Amino acid sequence: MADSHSVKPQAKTQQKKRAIIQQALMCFVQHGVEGTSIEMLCQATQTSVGSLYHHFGNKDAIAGAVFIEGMRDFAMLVNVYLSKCDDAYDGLSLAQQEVQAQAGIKALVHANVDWIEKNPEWARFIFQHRTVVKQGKSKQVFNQDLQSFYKKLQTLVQPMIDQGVLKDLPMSLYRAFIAGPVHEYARHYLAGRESKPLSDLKNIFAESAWQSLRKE
Amino acid sequence: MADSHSVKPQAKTQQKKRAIIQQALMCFVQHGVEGTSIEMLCQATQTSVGSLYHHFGNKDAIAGAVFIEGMRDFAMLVNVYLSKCDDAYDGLSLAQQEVQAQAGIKALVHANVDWIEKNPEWARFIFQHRTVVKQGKSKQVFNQDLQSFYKKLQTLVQPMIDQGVLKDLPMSLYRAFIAGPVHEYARHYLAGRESKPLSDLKNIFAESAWQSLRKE
DNA sequence: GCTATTTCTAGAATATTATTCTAGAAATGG
DNA sequence: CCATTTCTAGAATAATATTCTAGAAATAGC
Repeated sequence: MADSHSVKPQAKTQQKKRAIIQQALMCFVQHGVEGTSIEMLCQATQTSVGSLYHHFGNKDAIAGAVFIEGMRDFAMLVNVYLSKCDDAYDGLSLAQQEVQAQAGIKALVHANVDWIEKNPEWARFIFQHRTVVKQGKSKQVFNQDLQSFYKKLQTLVQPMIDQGVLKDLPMSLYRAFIAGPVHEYARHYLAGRESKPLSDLKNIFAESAWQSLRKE
Repeated sequence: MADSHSVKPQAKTQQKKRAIIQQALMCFVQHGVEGTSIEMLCQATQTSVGSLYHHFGNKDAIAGAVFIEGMRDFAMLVNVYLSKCDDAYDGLSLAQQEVQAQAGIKALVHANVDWIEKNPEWARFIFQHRTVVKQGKSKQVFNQDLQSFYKKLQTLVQPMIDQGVLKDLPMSLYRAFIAGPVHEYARHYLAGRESKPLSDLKNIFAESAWQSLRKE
């Protein structure tokens, strides 16, 4: 019987799962989740039906894993960008605080733009399949991730709100103004309906977000 | 043989198709497109497999029809809102031009908010299934609709750009700033992850869009 | 290093679901 | 009123997801 403390997810297995997720991503982006059959996945990943089901349980769970993996990767980049500009905030002059608030907001926009440019397939997948995560396990993981993101955003932004440098809005609106325009454009860009690269517009997006969120 | 000029889509049939689309929408929103089987659709719409396939061809086409129908409905509301504020533009003072530009931009934001509030299921479906339209016929219809929307937006906005009242940006960016934040928030709101109604935030979104697009 | 146990692979068997097909009913047009 | 087209119905088929059984590889305890 399964004993709780005998779990040791061997590196090789994790490796294999990663590889599967990568290949699955490509299939899903190209044919859609519904459009890629298990057989296709077996061929693309060089594994048997049995293995696939052993590791993931069912097709939706594969899609869920792809989604989560992508979101995790994105979250890492966000953290990198933020860590570059979360210097000490106390004891700054108001002008200095504003400079730093601006840097923070713009860093978030840049993180979005840069990640999408660097990971177009993943971005495409995430934009198109936000619902694959509606079920069971991956949903929980996702919601947890989301919560922790909001908390992080809150701790970054709250002192700036308290100091009157940023508008007092719920975090969900911060998210909307930071990511909304970028994502809306990116969806069309990634679908080939826009030719101007996202990165060319980075500063326009960043400036707009800043203007929407700064106190006045 | 199919003769080209003998087509007369009887009112009753159209009626039936409409009803099917409505019911299908509900199923799709509740279980996802992949999660609703043809049998489910037959039960929900009180039709046989044969009829369904006769009218639509396959499952994706049903989803496509739902999508298009929703977009059309939305487009109609946009037109209503715009027609309320497209008075004569020539021969106005700069101040008056600005007032009118502002009214136009904000009307577009309001149209988005109001339509989503009034049609939550359809909005949910459209946000979650933008890809169902990747195929054949419905894709063409969609792209045509999109083109015509951009053209309309352009003719509205171009004179205002020429007069230096609005920023000189590609239409896709206008779209991004007008709809991006609203949609980003709406997705979460419709998924039950946000409780504050969209309509409470209408003016915040409208003001932000205006600030992002006005000349200075 | 050897055996017991667990984890993983493989592919055949099964179940589920989408699609096609055939026949006949209703509607339409002349 | 007949001919033709459009529509309905549900059984037959095809495609696909999932389960199952058996054995191979890895791991752990000794």
